[in-house]
Amino acid sequence: MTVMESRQLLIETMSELMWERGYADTSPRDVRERSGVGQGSMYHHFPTKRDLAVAALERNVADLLPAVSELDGPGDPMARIEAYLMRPRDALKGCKVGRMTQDPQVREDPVLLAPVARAFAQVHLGWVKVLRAAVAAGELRTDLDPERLAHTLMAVLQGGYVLAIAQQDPGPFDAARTGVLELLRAAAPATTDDRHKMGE
Amino acid sequence: MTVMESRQLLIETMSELMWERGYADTSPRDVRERSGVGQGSMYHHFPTKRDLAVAALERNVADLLPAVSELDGPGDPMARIEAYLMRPRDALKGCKVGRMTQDPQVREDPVLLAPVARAFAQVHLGWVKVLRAAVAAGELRTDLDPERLAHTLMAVLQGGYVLAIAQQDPGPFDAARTGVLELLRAAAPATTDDRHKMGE
DNA sequence: GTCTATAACACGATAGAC
DNA sequence: GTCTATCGTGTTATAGAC
Repeated sequence: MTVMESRQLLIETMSELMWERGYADTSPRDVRERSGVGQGSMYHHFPTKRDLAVAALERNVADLLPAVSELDGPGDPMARIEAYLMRPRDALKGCKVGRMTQDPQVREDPVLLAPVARAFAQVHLGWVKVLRAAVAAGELRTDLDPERLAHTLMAVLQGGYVLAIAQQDPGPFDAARTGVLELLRAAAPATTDDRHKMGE
Repeated sequence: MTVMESRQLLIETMSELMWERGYADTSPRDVRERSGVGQGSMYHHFPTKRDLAVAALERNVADLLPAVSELDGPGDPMARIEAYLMRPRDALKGCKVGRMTQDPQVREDPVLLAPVARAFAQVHLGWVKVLRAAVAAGELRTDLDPERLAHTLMAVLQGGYVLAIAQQDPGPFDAARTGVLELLRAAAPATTDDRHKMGE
């Protein structure tokens, strides 16, 4: 049963290792040992470590996107925002895509960095849509800029991982995202009772 | 003139390299070549790469703290918040302390991670103080939790670096911090004119 | 404290048989 | 496609003279 061919097995293994240890610190040897695929096979499918990394990275990016599309789904915008923000995440493992930005060998290689940039652009777009919807639904003040806020919310998650890893405790990650959610709620427009006197 | 002894020169060089390239990806050879210090001297002062890294890390942490003490300084709390948040930073270089959390060899070594954890705890404390002061000064709603918000604000900066590096553009970093500042301002308590009818 | 020489091992890949 | 063997280089030191 070669349902799981070497090629796919290599990509999956490299994806895991890149999440756990990054690119630079993952050796072809590590991939061979965890996957059980031999040297010859490995270099047959992927001539260089970098080629394998590109495939693995593409896969990690793809893993992220289904959740993002939920941001732009049906239902109350503020509820979607909360659902995405509070979605269960392993704070101590970090983001499999965001992690790549800290690896000098990725950061300095446009080919490796490109999928990361594209992924983040897509996530940003998802955030912008739901934040615009929230403004339109009267759940967020109209003087808040959705484009900017989208970056803020992405940064809270990405930075939350950094705090959690530093303390080896998921607490700061949860505090950071809960905090920004409170802030969003506190930044709701004045209620109808308040607005009537403004003529709105 | 041995004003700058080998030992100090090594620490300074290692500090720079750890900011630029992290720990794992910086070799003793790199340090020797940039500093001009010879092999013998290097291993005389620091028996292992890890020993040098500890000294360099301690130094990088120390570099960060003066700015933090400004958070807890004199003046209007909201002004201090803005000043710290908006302080000039090289978004594409990232945080010399936060960066370490993404290096597997640091993350898995309690001795190397400890200075990072301590630094973040101190920064958090600085944020908590100024946020409490802002609440006390009536600049922030009393139902916002300063402990949580402190994590949120730290995360915005740490995550902002990730976004900026991903896009190779400081824009997202600035958007993220400007966005959270807008959010803080939008989360000010109702004005006196609004409050009178609520009986507060 | 600093020098040069050397060592043991891992990394990233290549060669050529099957 | 997969196997084993090999290669050149870099890493992280250690040894021992000065």
